[in-house]
Amino acid sequence: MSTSGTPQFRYTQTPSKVLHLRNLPWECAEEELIELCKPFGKIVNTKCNVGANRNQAFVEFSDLNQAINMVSYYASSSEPAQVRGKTVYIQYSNRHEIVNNKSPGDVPGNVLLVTIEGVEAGDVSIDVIHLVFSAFGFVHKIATFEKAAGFQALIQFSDAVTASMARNAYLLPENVGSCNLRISYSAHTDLNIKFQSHRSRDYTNPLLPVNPTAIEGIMQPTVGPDGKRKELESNVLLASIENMQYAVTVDVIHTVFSAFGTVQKIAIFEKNGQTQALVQYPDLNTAAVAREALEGHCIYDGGYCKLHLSYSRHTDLNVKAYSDKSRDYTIPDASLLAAQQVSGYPPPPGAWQNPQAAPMYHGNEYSGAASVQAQAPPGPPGQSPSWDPAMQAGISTFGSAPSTFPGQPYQASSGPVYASAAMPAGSSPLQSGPTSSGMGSRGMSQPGVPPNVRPGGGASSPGVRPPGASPSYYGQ
DNA sequence: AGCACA
Repeated sequence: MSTSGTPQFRYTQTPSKVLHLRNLPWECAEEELIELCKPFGKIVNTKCNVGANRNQAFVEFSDLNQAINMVSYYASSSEPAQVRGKTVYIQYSNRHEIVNNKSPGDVPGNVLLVTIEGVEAGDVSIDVIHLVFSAFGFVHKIATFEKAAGFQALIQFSDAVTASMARNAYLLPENVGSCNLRISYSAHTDLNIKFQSHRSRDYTNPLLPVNPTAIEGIMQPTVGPDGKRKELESNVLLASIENMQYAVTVDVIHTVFSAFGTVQKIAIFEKNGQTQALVQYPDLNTAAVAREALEGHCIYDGGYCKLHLSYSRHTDLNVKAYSDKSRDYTIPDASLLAAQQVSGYPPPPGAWQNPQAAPMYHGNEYSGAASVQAQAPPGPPGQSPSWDPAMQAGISTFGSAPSTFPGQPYQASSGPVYASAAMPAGSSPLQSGPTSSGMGSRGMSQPGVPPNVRPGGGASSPGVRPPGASPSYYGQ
C-alpha cells in the first residue's frame, strides 16, 4: 500500500534516463543544461525552470547508460557539476521520461483545432459545429477542411479562456467516449475567412459575400442518377501527379494549364507522399475543358508525371504570391515578377506582346474545345507572352534527337516532351500553331534548375541546424 | 537543495 514510506530523495533511487537537477542558477536556460549534460550522451528532451523557485530542471538522455554515466561521474568527481559557477545537484528522476513538454497543440490560444474522426466533410454541418461551440461563448469564425487526420474545424473564440473552457468540456470522459472529437489549440489567432460558405463562416461579419460557387455546397450534396454522390464542378482543379520522375514546378504546371485559359493561382503540395497541385481558373468552363483535355496525360514523355484531375472543393486559393510551391498570377506585380524570374529572359519585347493575351487577360472565349479549335490561329489564350521565339526552332529536334545537341545543358533522357505527350491529339488547342511550340520551349528549361530554385537550398534550410545552434542537441 | 502537471 504505502510506497511513500521511504523518501524518494534517498540514494536508493532506481536509475532513470531522466535526471533531476537542483540548485540551478536563476532562470537557467536550456542551453546551459545542455552544455552541462551533453558530454555524457544524447539529450532528447529537457524541462527547465521547474519547482517553486524555478531553479530545478529535468534532462532526458536517449539512453539509460548515459544518465548513469553522468550521475556516477559527478558522484566520484572532485569537481562538482556547476552552472555559472554554482554547484548543481544531480540525481535520477523518479520518472522515466519527460512528459508534457508542451506540444504546439497544447499551447493555449483563442482558436481551437477540432478533429472529428470517422466522418467526411459533407457529414458535419458547419451550423452544428457553430451551435455546439457557441455554448462556451461567442464563436467568431469557423473554418473547416479535410486533412489526412480527418475532418477538421478551426474555431475562433474571443480569447484563450473561452477556448479552453470549450476544450476542457470536451476532454471530459463522457464526451471523449461518445464522440470521436479531438481538440487542441491552433497557433492561429485570427482566421482569414474570405467567404461565407459551407466550409467557412465569419460570424463577426454577416455582410461578407457568399461565395457563389459554394452555395450549392450549403445544400445537400449533389446526387447522380446512380445514387452516388456526384462530383461537384469547380473552377479549381486538383491535379495528382503520378510517377513523378522529374520535378514538377509551379512553372511547369502553369505552362501546361495555361493552354486552356488564364491560370489565376497555383499551389503545389504533398499528400500521402504524392505531389498534388491545385490550379485555379477564373471559371468552371475553363477548368472543365482543361480537365477533359489533360486527364490521364503525362507531362513528360515515357509515362512520367502522369496527371489525374479532379475538381477541388476550393474556389479561391489562398496562396503566397510567389514561392517555390505557389503562385498568384492575379497580382499584377507578382505575375510580372514571376514571369521575369521564371523565364530567366528579360521582359518580352513589345512586338511579341499579343494584345489578346496580355497578362491581365480574363476573358473566356475558350470555353469549349470547338471554339478553341476555331480560334487556334490568333495565339495562345491567356498565355504568357514571354515565349522566346528563338527557342521554338530547337524544340522538336530536341524531343526526337536530343543527343545531337551537345551544348544542351539538360540530360537528353529528361527532356520534357509535353508538347506531344500532355496534349491530346484530337481535342487539344495546342495541337498546332505557336502554342505547342511555346509549350515545348518553356518546358525545355524545366528539368534543369529553374531560376527560382536555389541549388544550395537544402544545405542551408532551417531543417539543418548548424553545429552549436541552440536546438542542435536533438541530433547530437 | 529534494521531482514537472494536462
